[in-house]
Amino acid sequence: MTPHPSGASTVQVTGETERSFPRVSDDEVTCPTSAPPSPTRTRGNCAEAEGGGCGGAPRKLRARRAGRSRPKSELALSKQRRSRRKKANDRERNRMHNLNSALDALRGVLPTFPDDAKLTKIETLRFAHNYIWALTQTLRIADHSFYALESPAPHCGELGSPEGGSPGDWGSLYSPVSQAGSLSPTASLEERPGVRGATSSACLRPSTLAFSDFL
DNA sequence: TAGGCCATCTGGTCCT
DNA sequence: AGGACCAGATGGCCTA
Repeated sequence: MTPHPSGASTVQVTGETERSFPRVSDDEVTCPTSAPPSPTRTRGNCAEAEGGGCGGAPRKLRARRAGRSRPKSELALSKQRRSRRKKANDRERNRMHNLNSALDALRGVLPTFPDDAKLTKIETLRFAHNYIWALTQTLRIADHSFYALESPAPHCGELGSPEGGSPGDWGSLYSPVSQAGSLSPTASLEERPGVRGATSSACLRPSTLAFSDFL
């Protein structure tokens, strides 16, 4: 809609409820042409005519309605619907902006090179997932070496084992989602070889784990 | 030009 | 009734 000069890169991260985003024609929001009465809605026709009472609505029904609230003209109801839709659109827009703000905040916390292209939404989520996963690994390994100095360092192969260590940890880290392909801790890192990808087969040991591993 | 990403609109559903 | 959340549709921008 709004011809954004630079698209996503200009997403404004402003206050929670701030509403100074590029205007998108509140007037055309309700444009009747873009929102034809859905033919699939079973009650669509009636709903559309709800204000007017479905053409020849029974008198009883009309009377009941009239008794419940002041009867409104079709025009008034139409106006009300538009107003409600417009408000709902505003809320939805705000909601999405908040979501994007949160996503931007997340981007800000993730390690990236300054000249990196902005991570897309899906990339941000995947990268965050991997990042958390790797940090958790690091903590766990640190714990191991701290509390069990006498025992040899954990073998690499064990690191990813869901049954190892603290209960539940691995199960959650290896969530079904993460196992389902590109969300796997290493897989998605490899998706952007130029940006971050080095980890892949890296064996995460305290001595070797570095930021560069996931960058 | 096709495909990816994104913002927005919209109607449905659930909850308060 | 109204708000939050969600998913589908649509159209614009950008890049390979």
